[in-house]
Amino acid sequence: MANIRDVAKKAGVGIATVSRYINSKGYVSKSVGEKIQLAIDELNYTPNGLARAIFTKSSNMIGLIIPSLANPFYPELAIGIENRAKELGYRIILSNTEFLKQSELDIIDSMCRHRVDGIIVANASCVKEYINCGIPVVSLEKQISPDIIHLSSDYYKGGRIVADYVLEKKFKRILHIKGPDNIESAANRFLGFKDRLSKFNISVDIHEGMYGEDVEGIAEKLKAYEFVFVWNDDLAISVLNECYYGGVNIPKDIEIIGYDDIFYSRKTIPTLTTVGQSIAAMGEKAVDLLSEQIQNKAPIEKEYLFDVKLIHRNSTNV
Amino acid sequence: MANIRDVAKKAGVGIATVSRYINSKGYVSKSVGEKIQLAIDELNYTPNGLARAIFTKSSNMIGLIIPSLANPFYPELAIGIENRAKELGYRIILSNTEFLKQSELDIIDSMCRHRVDGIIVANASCVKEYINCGIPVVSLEKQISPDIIHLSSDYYKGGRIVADYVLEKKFKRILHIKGPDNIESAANRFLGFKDRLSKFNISVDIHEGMYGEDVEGIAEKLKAYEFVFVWNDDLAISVLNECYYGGVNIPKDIEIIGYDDIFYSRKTIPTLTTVGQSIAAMGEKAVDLLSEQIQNKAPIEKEYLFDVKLIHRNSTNV
DNA sequence: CTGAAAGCGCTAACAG
DNA sequence: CTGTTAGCGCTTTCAG
Repeated sequence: MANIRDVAKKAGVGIATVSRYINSKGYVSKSVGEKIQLAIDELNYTPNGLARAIFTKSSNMIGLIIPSLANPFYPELAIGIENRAKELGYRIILSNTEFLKQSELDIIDSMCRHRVDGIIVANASCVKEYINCGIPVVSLEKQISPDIIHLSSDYYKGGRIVADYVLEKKFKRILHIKGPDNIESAANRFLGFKDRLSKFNISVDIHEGMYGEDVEGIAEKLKAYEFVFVWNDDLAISVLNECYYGGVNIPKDIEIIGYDDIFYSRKTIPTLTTVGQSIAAMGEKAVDLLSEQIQNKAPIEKEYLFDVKLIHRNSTNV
Repeated sequence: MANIRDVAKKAGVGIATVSRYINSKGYVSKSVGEKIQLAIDELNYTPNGLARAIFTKSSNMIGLIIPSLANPFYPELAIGIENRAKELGYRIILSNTEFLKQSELDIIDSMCRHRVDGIIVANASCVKEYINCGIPVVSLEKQISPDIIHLSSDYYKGGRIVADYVLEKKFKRILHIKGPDNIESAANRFLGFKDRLSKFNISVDIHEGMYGEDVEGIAEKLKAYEFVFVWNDDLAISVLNECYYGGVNIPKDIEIIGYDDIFYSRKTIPTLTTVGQSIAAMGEKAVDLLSEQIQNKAPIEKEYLFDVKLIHRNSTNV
């Protein structure tokens, strides 16, 4: 692969001139410019961004760390992030941790080595590694430290508005299918839900340990309830399916509300009532904030809570 | 950020020794090693992978170009790719083209500049840019050139086995909801379907121009048919929903078959009969083949057709 | 306007 | 075993 020296030689000019020409920096006379372009074309030359990065100390790459690609929430987030990043001239390095801490550690290390300009992490489980890595970090869904910018949907409020709905409908037999304890965002949505209901002395049963695909038997259990709040849409969609085949009619027998407003929650049968905010918008904002940090225009505000609302669809009776 | 020279100075050793220590290459005495490690820790030193890459001519990054993240097929593909890449020590740079050729052009250019070791592209629309970029490429879903390794599911056969099912059930009023013409893989699945049915003088109506979300009105149209083959699962899932709310019962009024076997096709109501193969396995194989090329163990075989099968679920009556 | 030269952080001969 | 040295490909003063 040709380098800048080859181009310079072929064009019969100095290496610095080629550099100036490529980067449209400083003056290069028209005639010299043409000669250089010719040489570039003939040699099929592409500037080496790594060499450039090593000098400018800017790789134009953003690391994106997410726990999983299997829950569509994260691809949707990635859409917002990637699009905005592209607009700002950044490239995305994507890695998923599979919710494994060791994996996250490795990824952080690798990204630091690759000298990404900044990192966006969703549902982080590491802490000090982000604090000490020496590059700007924006955290989604979880507050890592007071110094690290953090955006998330208002989980607590999200839980609360579901509770409000429950109160309005005067449900008594209520179940919450709970997310993993170590996921802060999951815990918070439950907290908001429970706190609110407690105020009115309404108790909630909890179904634990069912986070992913395996929803077998849940239909049977649901027969005892009027309402179920599932910690995320991805799981709620599985529950919907299980109910259908388990002879539980939604929303007649039991109403169900999810959380996230992922794309498919609009396409389920029945369509899924859920707590949502614009996932993509959050991703975009994350990139903006990261970009500001990278340029040392560090925003003073470190906490960004995105408002949520209950999106009524057909898994509840309005 | 500290560099290797800082470490060497602090440890009171030579720069090469540090390099050897970091990369566990060549001999470094235990005592010297300890001193170096100490310096590394104190300085919070991370080796600069870019500088390393520029020398070794290997960035350990693989570019992944997909048309979209919105169709879950691609995230599922990315899962397989990312996991295998991680095992082999590669990092993924992900970009989606939004099906825009110009976007794809920009991405290729950017990835070349970043000196990725290789590119995996799904549903490519560029051709010569891949041929001329001078780095290994593996193409998914589309044959770019005879020289570029190409993996895809056997679309033609996929279409054929759907046709076989239609023949078996003796359907007469048949609709195909067709993908975009410029997507080869979409065209092929239809071709296999149509060719087979033609042999038995069975004709197929085609619904064109409905590729994405907007399925409004399709339920009404479907009332005239016994069977519909939808070009991919993502769209089929929308159709399912539209039928439900449009008063068309599946599979009683009309049977429906999709293509891809994405994750959610197992969770729809009814669950979706579809043509599938292991998406993740295809992604993994792509990485393996790319990796071999990167190491100049270029595989002789350039074409990899993945077998498909009809996965019977409840959107058809077995 | 243009080019020579120094240096970014790292690796790998090659002598000691 | 270890350090010196010469690059890798690029950018950027700084004289011409």
